[in-house]
This record gives sequence, C-alpha cells and structure tokens, in this order.
Amino acid sequence: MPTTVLEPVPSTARAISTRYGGRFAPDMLRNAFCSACNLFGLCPPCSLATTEADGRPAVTFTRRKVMAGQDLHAQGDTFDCIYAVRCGVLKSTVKLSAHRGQICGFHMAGDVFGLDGVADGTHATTTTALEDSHVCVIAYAPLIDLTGRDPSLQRRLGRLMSEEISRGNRMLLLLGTSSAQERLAAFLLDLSRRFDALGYSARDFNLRMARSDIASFLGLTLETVCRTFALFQHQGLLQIDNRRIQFTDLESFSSRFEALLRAR
Amino acid sequence: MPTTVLEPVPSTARAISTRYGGRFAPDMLRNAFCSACNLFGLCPPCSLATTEADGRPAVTFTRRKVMAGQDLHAQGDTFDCIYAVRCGVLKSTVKLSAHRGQICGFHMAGDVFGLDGVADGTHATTTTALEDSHVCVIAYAPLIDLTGRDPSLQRRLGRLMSEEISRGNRMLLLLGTSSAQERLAAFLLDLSRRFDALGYSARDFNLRMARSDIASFLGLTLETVCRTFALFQHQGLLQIDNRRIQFTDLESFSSRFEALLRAR
DNA sequence: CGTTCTATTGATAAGGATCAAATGAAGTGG
DNA sequence: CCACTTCATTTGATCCTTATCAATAGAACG
Repeated sequence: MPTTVLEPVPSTARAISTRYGGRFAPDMLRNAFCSACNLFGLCPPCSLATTEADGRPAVTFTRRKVMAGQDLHAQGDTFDCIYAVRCGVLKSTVKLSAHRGQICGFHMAGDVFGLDGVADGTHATTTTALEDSHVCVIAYAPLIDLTGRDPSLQRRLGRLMSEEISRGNRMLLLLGTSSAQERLAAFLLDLSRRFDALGYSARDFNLRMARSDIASFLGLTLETVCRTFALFQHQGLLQIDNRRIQFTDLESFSSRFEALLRAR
Repeated sequence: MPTTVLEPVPSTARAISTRYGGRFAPDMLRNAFCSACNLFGLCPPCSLATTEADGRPAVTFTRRKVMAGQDLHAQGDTFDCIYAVRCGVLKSTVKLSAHRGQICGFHMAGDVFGLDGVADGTHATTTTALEDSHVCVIAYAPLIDLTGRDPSLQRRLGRLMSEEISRGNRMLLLLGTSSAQERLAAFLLDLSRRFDALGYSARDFNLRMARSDIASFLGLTLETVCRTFALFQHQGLLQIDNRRIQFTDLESFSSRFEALLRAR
C-alpha cells in the first residue's frame, strides 16, 4: 500500500522555530507527505510500484537525518545518489574557494536535488542543512536501471532535470538584469508560492535562512538585503520581525513587482 | 558506416567573417565532424547504431539551416525536438518582456541545446543564429523511446542535462560574485577553451557575437564590456581589433584570472 | 548572564549604469 | 564603385546603486 509515513513531531518543539539550529519546525513536518514529493512512487515506503517481480525493492532507498549546519555532501564528493527532502530546509552552494561561493538553491519538502552530480560523477555543489532535516537518499544507478523498464519514471526524471535547467536560466535572468529590490521581491514571492504549494500560509511565514544566505543566493551583500527589507517595511508592503515575514497585501506586492520586472 | 558529412565550403566565403550577418565562416565548417558532436551516434548520417531491426532509422532526424539573425525557435513554442549545432553559432535568451532578457548560452559546433523545453513541453528560451548556421534537429519523443533500449544513450542524455545544470550553477557564481573584469575574462577563457577543443586557435579567434550579446550574457552593459576590453588591451593582456581577439600570453592571462577568482 | 552569532543602521567609496556624442564597419542602391 | 544609411563600437562625463567599513543592537545558547 502507499503509506505516507510521517515523522513524529517532537513534543518538545517550540511553537515557532525562528532560528538556524533550532529543533524540527513542526510546520515543516506536518506536510511531509510522500504524495507531495517529486519522487512520489519511487520509494518503497510510499509507493505501490517499486518492487521487482521477485519482491525485492526496485530502488535502493534510505533515509538520512542532517542536523542544522551539517553538510549532506560536499562539492567534489563521489556522486552516487540523489536526494528528496522529507522535512527541513537545505541549501546548495557552488564554491570557488573557501571565501567565494554562491548559493544556487534552497530545498524544501518534496524537492529533489543532487542531479548536478550526474555529469561527471562528483557532486558539483555542497549541500548543507539550514535546520534539522530528513532526506530520502535514492541510489542513482538502480534508479537509472529502473527507467529502462518504466518510461513514466524516465519522463519524470527528465522533467526534473529540465526544470532545474530552466530554473537556473530564470535565476541568471534575475542576477543579470534586476535591482536589489526586484531580486528580493522575486525571492520572497517564490518562497511564498512554495509555502503555499506545501499548504502553509503564503503571506505569513518564517524564513529558514540567514540574511547572509539570502544575500549569497541573490548576488548581494547581507547589508543590502537588510536595507531592502527595511525599505519594503517602510513602504508598508510587509511586516518583518527577525525572520518572520507578513505580507500586508500579497496580491498587490506580487503584481507590483511582476509589472516592474516586465517593464524596463 | 559512420560518415562524417561536411557541408561544402562556399567558394565565395571571405577569409575571415568578422561580422554578424556574414556568410558561413569557413573555419566553423572545417570541423563540423559528427565525431565531435555530443550526440555522435544518434543521427542516421553519422552513426552505425541508429537503425531499428526493420531497417527504419531509430531516431527522426533532419537538418535545418538558420540564417543570421533568425530565430530557430521562440520562447513558448511547443517543444518537440532538441538540436545539435553542425556549424555556426547561436544564442539562447530567456525573455521577460520585449525589453528585458538575458542570454543564457552560446552554442557552437557539437553543442546540444533545447533540453530546457522538456519540463513543460514548451521552449523556455528563444534561440537565434548569430551567423548563418546549420543544426541537426532531433525529435525528442523517439529519442526517449530509444533510450529504453539503449542504456548508453540514456546515460549520455542524463549527462548532457546534468552538465547543463552545473554550467548554469557556475554562471550563477560568476554573475553573483564577480567583477566586470572577472566576468569578461572568464567568458574569454571559456570561448578560448571551446575553440581549442574544436581544433582552432585558443589564442587568436574572432568573436561571433556583438558586444551587446556579451554584455547580456555577463549581466553588464555593452559600454562596460567595451571599456573592459580596452582595459585588458592597455594592460597588454590581449590585442583587440573589432571582433578579433589575440591573446598576448594565454597562459598568464588564464592563471592571472583563475587566481583572482579563487582569491577574495 | 555573558558569549557568540545575527541583524540593523550609518557613513563613505567605488564600480558600473546611464546619457551623450563621435567614430568605424558593413550593406544598399544608384 | 561610391555616397548614403544603418548598425556596432568606442570614449567621455556624470550619476546612482550597491559594496565596504564600522559600530550598535538583538537573539540564541551554554
């Protein structure tokens, strides 16, 4: 049967975990249903269609817990598996040196990541947990074997990779052509949509990442991110209290910046 | 047999085609060997292994000529095929509006592109020829069918997509963390390496794209690109004459900027 | 409750954008 | 083949956004 295993919510969890290094944020656990995962149907515990004729699981599959601040894998590590987020949030960074790097993505429940390692057999990014997180670990080789027998899986993997290419291109557009305000607005709107898709509030949520992470992701400095938050607040677009964001009017915020992006 | 069909070099071609809109640049034709193509082995005319048992070609495959300045496909067009460059150079642009866009890649002989369309069945970019170009057009659906029977093709397609993801991430790093000098240097070094791989000179070549294209690709203005070229020339790093680039000492140029990128 | 990260805010500087004008290259039609 | 048009490139002057440097305030954690 398709079981949608939920991690037990630790009873000691605080109402709102605002800070990096906190325990599991309960709201990120609530919706960690396999049915919302982009690999739904692949993991033995959450799918009907993943056992071979002889009853063995078709895809090698494990779970892994990553504590806040810990690396799931580092750039240069041998690639042999991809990941799906069960709960928590992680970031992937491309590093050029110890002092220069760029966060190229944040991963939330249901997101699949690690496909950049397929190209040359080593991970091209370092992935780090922003809060205590659980990931599904899917060995890549057996997964690829399975695609030979399962065209729909094949299509889904292809779509996942393609989506990642397009997402990258949209990020290039953002970094190449937009102001700090536009970048931060686009970032917030993306987050908002993703929270919405997971069943949380789209207009009231807690950022899971530090200002410096947002800055790196957007190609800005953390001071600029701070100032731009302050600006949005002064303009009455949103309320910000440390990591909590509350949009005054999400619709108008959204249309305002989408118009801005389209213009010029 | 694996035939390496070459386009005939038009006898009227000028010695060096420096300008957008010229005829085929002969040096781009010389090495349009299928063996150097990233889809080598897939096209009936250049491969042994692409016919079905009944003798039909396994992959639907055509050629297409794109004149300088013309679009091969536009953003939003229905996706049904991917492309490989036979000769010429093309650019892919993500557009947000008529006035805002970002070039996210230049494609040269042997490059495969168009995989961004797999995700939602429409092309996510507009691809335009910078000079008269020939591309191989490979229908995607039959190609995917074939991967079920050809694991090595499957792996190659996966690697192509993954490589594209990584390339995007490296571009994000460049746009997010580098100065104009670093961006232009990285761009020139990348071009140089690609020309080298195709058998051309790595230190003396003609740019196939306008300053404005380079600017868009690097997230700069064309004036900044001009000034940065001028700066490199004043520093004795290279000679530039319109679109012709000649490196004084490619080794030192390369090590200089790779050190710069790693530092800070 | 002090230590250590993280976030905010201010002052200043610099890199690149913008505006503007001139020069140069390529293509066109007489 | 030349005058003319058009588009690409170069260079200059100025402005503006964002980076940098610096200091303070605020959260989290042992």
